[in-house]
Amino acid sequence: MTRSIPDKPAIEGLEAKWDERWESEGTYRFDRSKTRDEIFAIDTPPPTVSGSLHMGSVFGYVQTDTHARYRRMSAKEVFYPMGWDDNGLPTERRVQNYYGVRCDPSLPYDKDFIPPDEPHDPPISISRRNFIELCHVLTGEDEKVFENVWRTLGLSVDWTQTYATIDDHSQRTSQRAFLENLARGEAYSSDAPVLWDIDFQTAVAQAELEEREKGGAYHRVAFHGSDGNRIHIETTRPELICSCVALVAHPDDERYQPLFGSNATTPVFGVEVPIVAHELADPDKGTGVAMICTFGDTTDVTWWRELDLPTRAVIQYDGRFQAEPPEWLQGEAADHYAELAGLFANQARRKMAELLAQSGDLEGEPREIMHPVKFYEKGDRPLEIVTSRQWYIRNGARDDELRRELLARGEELNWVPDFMGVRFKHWVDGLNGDWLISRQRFFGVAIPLWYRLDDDGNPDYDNPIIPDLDRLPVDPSSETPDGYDESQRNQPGGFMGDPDIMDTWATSSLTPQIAGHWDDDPDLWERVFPMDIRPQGPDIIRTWLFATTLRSHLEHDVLPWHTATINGWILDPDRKKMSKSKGNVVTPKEFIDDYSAEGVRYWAASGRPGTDTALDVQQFKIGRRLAIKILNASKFALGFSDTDVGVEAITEPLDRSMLAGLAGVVSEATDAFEAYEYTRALEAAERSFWSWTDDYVELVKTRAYEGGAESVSAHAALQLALSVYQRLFAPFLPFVTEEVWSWWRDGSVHRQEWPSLSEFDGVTGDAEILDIVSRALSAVRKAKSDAKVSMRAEVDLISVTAAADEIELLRQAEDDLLAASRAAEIVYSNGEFAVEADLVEH
RNA sequence: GGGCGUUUAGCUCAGUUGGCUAGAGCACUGCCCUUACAAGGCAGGGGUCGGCGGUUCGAGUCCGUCAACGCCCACCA
Repeated sequence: MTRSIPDKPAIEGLEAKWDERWESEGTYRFDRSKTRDEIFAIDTPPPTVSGSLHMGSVFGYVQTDTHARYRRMSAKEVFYPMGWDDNGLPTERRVQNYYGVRCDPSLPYDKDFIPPDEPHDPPISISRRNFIELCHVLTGEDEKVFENVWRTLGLSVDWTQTYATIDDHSQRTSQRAFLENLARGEAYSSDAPVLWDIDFQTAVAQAELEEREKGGAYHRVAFHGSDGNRIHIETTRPELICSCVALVAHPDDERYQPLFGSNATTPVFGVEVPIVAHELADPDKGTGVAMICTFGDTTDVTWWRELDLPTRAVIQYDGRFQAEPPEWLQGEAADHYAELAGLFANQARRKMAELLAQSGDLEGEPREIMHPVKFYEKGDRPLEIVTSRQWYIRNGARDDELRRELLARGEELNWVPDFMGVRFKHWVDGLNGDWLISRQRFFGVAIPLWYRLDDDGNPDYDNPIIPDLDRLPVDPSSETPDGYDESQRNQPGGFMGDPDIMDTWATSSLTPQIAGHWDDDPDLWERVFPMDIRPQGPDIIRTWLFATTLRSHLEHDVLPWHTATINGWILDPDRKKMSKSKGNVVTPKEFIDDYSAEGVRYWAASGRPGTDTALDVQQFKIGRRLAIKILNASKFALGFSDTDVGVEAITEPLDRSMLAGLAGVVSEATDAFEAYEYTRALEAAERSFWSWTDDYVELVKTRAYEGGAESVSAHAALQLALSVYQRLFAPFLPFVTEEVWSWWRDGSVHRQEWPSLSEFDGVTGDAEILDIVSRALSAVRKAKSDAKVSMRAEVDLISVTAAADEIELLRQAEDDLLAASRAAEIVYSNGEFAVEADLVEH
């Protein structure tokens, strides 16, 4: 083809130019006529679209993109979809703040509702349907912004394969998978104590917990034994004394053995509670006796369940102590309780300390401590434990065989890097309850069930009404089950819809099924599942990776992917993990604007899997400089002849030597990519490329200008090398490589074949020639540098001392060395390698 | 309290199965407008490989131990 090379190549504008071209030409469009063994399927993480992308996401996605591009060039059809995780609490919270609204499910739908331009203060109450509509509006806008960033960054995603975790297809997939779990007995509902966020007023799962160090205080409190003795406990939660159902000590604790079987009365309230024994009581903690409350912590739940204790709960879903005194508190006890009624736990704690002091049951002053307290990871106040009906999926926590199967899946999975596998093992080993998937929220996938109401209006939870699969997705709170009339909703003898939604992980754990269309396109499904890789961050091994493995194991009895690649953290320059709460997050957009997409990609690609990487703008600059170098070197190498020269013209020893070295680089880069070590592939290409431009290109420059067969050999060698370098860099620097490829080749570089050794057949020589000539050239340069003269300064004589075989190598490229050195003559002598240059005097 | 990872030049990082004077880029110093590239090129200085102790002819590389940093897990009395 005719070459068209700009006079002043620049990287500015390349992102927009090529993104548009790739889109219009369908460069990354998935060809579904390929079969499973020809396809490389990637289970991309759907980023949460509530707020802005940060560099941590860019880091991981670029690394994945280098894989995708390498595989696409290695004769694989790449299935590379992109999802948006838009359902769930982050979106709800963003909508509340963005518009100044709150959801009140009791309100009717207002079809004329128009959201305020500015956040409304105080928040406007709107119906659930209006609220959900706003969620859709806002996530739609966020998704456009996100797609734009990904495109600017050059992700080779097939943008026709996008999904959102709240769209109908995802909802249908999620509901169907849930119903399959239900049919097999893997999903069940239970009315039991759960960890509860009092602000969001929803249950949360074990995987969403985090512990934070909080200040607290040990209160030394006296209970009263049956013979009048005082039994001391230490507690950080004295406000729960009104919920106390027992005292507990270790069965081997001789101090308390005489008390087992007897009763004590609680201070202030005078409620009689048994003194019981259990191994979980730690003789070394506090006084060795603990009070069991319903419920202060998860240990309480264990004791309550295993010791078959009564329930005396006073904390409501909103976190406040219930208004009316509970039935087990009468008379004076009820009066004391009235002082706690309506308070939050922390307020009640102070009040209770006063009451204990008044009754003489508080020994000494509370002793302040720091201790870990469980929080919902997105929450602001400590979790409480309340009893409520929730849906669960079995995860092996209470089923040893399932746990063993899941551990075996973890062993079976190819972890990159391999040490990440232990995190999965630890998580599965440590599971202490089934997976709680129901949430008392609004914007999410509904639990697709109704319940029959008996004549008293009580729901029959054990025999839910299940929709036909072809009705999915279904919203039981607005749709009517078959055989019923809407007027029977919430009426005795009628039905009620399950009011809850599923947690976002219950849907995103199905990304392979969603992206691969398990539900509605079995032909596609067979071509892409199980997928090849799952790239993701280390923080969501316990959530996304585990849950996806679980769902796939239960539904398909197979691992969802062959390999999981786990990226590292982004650290700020002080080696602190970057996070929003620390306020050190910078958005990717400004980095791309300042340093180009290639610069940002270069930095991301230089972070190895599982290795924490500092955010360093110097790396962006280096990547940008490399991209510019590729432009200029390509311009030079293509400037000699307007047509391709066949490789049979490559006859000069130096040219063949260069190609021998380059063949080695191709091997190294290919091996590295096959082992998911994209960074090593980049480094190999980069190291080779810079020495190519600095040494080889300088050495052949004169010959290339001169004409003749030797000149044509250089042209052909430059072209072959350039073609190889452009493809080696294509996975990392997609815009600039596409640009330079377009100067002299048809089609996209990203659809070319990855360089192979067969391209070097018959054109390689002795790689050591270029090495030794480069060393000699470098020595001449040093002589000029020491003399503080221009590299163009002329040399009378180069005197080389070297071993006989080295001299033999040098002679084969003697003319090139003389030309690049601007030297008139060269003489050799045997000995230790040394080069002297006699400069022409001026 | 367990576990995983990291610790190599001022900075960011490579160092494959232990083997010649430990590497790269940036930063720093000096020189050079050289017709691909001055948002460049050439050359140079700079490190007791976290500490201690082992194995070995030989250790950045293996073993033990300690420390710092990061992360994950753990029943908040």
